[in-house]
Amino acid sequence: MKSPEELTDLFRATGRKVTPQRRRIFELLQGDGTHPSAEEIYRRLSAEMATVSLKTVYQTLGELASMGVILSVDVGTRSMRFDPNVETDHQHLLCARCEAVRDVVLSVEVAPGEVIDGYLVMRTDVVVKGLCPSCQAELGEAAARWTASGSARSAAS
Amino acid sequence: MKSPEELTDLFRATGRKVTPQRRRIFELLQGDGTHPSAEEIYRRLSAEMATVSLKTVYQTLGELASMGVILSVDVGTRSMRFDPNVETDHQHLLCARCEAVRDVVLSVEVAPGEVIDGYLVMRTDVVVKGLCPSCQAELGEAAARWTASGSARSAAS
DNA sequence: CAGTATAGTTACATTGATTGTTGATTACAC
DNA sequence: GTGTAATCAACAATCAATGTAACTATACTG
Ligand SMILES: [Mn+2]
Ligand SMILES: [Mn+2]
Ligand SMILES: [Zn+2]
Ligand SMILES: [Zn+2]
Repeated sequence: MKSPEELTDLFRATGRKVTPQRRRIFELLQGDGTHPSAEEIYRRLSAEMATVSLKTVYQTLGELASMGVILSVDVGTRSMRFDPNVETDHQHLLCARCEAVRDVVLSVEVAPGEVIDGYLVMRTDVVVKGLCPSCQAELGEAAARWTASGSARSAAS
Repeated sequence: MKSPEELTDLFRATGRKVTPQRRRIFELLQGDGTHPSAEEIYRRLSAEMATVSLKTVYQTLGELASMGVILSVDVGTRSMRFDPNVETDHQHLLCARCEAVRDVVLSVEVAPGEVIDGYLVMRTDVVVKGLCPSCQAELGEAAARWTASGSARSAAS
């Protein structure tokens, strides 16, 4: 992701103002690999700025996403997750238990521009659903059972 | 998917009743490769049975899904899509314009049971987003531009 | 065939993430 | 400094999906 300084310039250059809350959001996103939700950003931000509104967070994240500075990622949890990693083409690991999301680089066999089964491909998104290390540890014995039968019923994303 | 007859037996064997609306839902799903939403099933069904309620459709689809007879698939459109194809392990093509969903068989490089990056894998879902043949035809010239810039901004599923 | 448990219907209400609205207040940027 | 944006607060609205409740209808069993 661009640095907070670059973003400041970019925002001003495009007629947007850089407020303290926006600057803090830039900083919070910097190098964050946890794919936070809007609510999570809000939670972290309101720890420091008691008066921020959730609305402002949504607005700023939406703006960043529409500028291509961050990605909004849908991994099938009900809420969108935001991803500052726009440099590296990657896919996602999702923990089925705690909903932690982590980057993973996988070679995808379908590239944009290709035609497959008549479809002109734009992008391919892969979500690998499993149990993160800490959830495996917490479940111990039961982890294997979880992955086998567990809540692995629904398909896709 | 199991045949309507098999489903009838299965329902009765598990203490469920087989009503005309349920039987029709079984039949509508049979061999349907379009991955209809609950609303779509409801639309089709109410064309024949004026009094069906959406509630009943949701209920029956939910029951079928929890019995493993069909899959409920989340491809990132806001609504769940239902899939009678539980026999073949497969992935999905999604049209970014009309939201048509089609099966596609892709070899996935991450198998359940494997551990990748510390995650114990349960399942891998791939959604290939692109333009379906008819949308390409309708867009003509503009199709290529659509896939390039178009609404390809958000990631995953 | 009749009794009973199950399902369907209708009409709401609710959930949860997100977006929209309004109006008043604050403060960034030139 | 001035004007334009952004923020805030307090709501309302969305949309898919689920829940509730009361009543009716009917599928299955014996
Ligand atoms: Mn990522
Ligand atoms: Mn399918
Ligand atoms: Zn976890
Ligand atoms: Zn299409």
